[in-house]
Amino acid sequence: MTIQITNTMTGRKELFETIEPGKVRMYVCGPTVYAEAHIGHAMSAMVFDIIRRYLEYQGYQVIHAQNFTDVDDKIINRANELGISSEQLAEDMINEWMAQTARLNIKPATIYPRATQEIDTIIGLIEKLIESGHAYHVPGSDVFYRVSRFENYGKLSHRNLDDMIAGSRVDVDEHKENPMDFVLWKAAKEDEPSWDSPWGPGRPGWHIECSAMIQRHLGGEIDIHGGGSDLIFPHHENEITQSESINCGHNLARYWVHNGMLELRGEKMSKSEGNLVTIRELLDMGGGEVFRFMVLGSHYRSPMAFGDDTYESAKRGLERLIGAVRGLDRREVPDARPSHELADAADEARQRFEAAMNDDFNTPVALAALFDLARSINRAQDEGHGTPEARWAQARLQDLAAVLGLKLQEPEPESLDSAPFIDLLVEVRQQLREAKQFELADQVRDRLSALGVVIEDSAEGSRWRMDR
RNA sequence: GGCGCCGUAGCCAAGUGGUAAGGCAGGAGUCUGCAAAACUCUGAUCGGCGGUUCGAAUCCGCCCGGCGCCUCCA
Repeated sequence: MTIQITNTMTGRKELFETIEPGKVRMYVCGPTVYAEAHIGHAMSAMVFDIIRRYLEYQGYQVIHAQNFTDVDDKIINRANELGISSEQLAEDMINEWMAQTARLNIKPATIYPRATQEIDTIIGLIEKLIESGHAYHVPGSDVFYRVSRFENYGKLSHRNLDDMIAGSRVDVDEHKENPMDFVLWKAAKEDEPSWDSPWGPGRPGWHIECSAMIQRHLGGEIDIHGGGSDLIFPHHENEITQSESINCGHNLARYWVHNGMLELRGEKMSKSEGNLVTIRELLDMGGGEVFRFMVLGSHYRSPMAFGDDTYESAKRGLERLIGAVRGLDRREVPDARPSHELADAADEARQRFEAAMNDDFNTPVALAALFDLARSINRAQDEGHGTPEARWAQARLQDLAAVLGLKLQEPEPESLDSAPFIDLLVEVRQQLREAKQFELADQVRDRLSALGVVIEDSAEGSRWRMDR
């Protein structure tokens, strides 16, 4: 069990070794809750859900923290627009996020810290930073981090201060000693939510909350710190700077893991640009698992394109996997491994699956192993091989898919109100077929098909399913 | 201007030195009353030009094209 992970810090794949044996402490940056989340957020959460599931599959105990940034300018502005408090807006958005991620089969994080619940820790951190000369308070203004005091500033994003200053900059706060200095504590304006602090009423800057949450909930150094690649700079860079300034030589995190951006029409999906598909829209079209399949289909570090064509293609691919385990009843699965070539195929698939996942979570290759196993199962069934072997292999396929968070289940027909009526129509059609009334039988099938009900005839009779 | 990523069959997408996984679509066939599903067969020399090497999609250089970050951002 040797897992390799690409570490943004070094830019290369590294052997994964946890600080504490068998235990992984993972912190993943969650959304700023000011508006409905889009599928780019879903993708990021899903990527780390998959990583977590695989680590757990490999026997690690994973402590997974995912934060909510629940106070910032955008939340305040949006709440004002809506005429509700920023607390209320954040609460609503968080509830929605929890419900939606659940429907996306994303395992709940172990802890969900929020910026507003870390104020004491945050203030404590800032005090330390000021004491040690890493930060300064400008009276009547904000508290800033003094970037020049951290000699390795830019080590994560691989850039240096001089290059960045050379870049075009706008709106530099004139209170700053250095344009790259960033806010730790933001003084409150009128009517803004605020907390008392040694520097007057205000609220935390964006980056400090993560440093505080990690320190308080996970300890000084964590194993994995994750998030979207757009967070590398400045957010994660600044987190490192703050935390390591007072971390007594410890690194903030061992492995920095970043997922690629989701693209729509060739451009990064983002709230501010307005080119987005919301998670709600995705779920409304029944695309939760299809989307997960799409995420699995490209490497987590690469950008992923979302579009009608890629969606349809993924949907068909997913249906193929679902088809391979169709009709599986776990109660019919033999306990013992059958001695049959299908069992060999299942073993081989598992080995390839693990090798792929060990290699920086190469999900496209892991999926390929599942597809090959699906083919073996289908072939064996076509050749009429005994069900015990097939059941056993199907169960193995379903188990591996589950490691990726794929359920591979069709919607329960019984849960449909219309199920009894569809059953009746299928039964009648069967009688028509037996009476060689094919024209009528086909008509029934066509009409049902138009309603999204797919009928498949076989030697054992007809079965139907909803076309998702 | 700086940093980084990417360009592989019609589409999506793995693959970092030894002659290209997988999926979708397409074509032919098997099965079927027909259809669907499934199965079998079927396709690329890897953006371009040079270089290193016995050998490169994989390493180096240049060029072309696309994207991300450098401001809030998963």
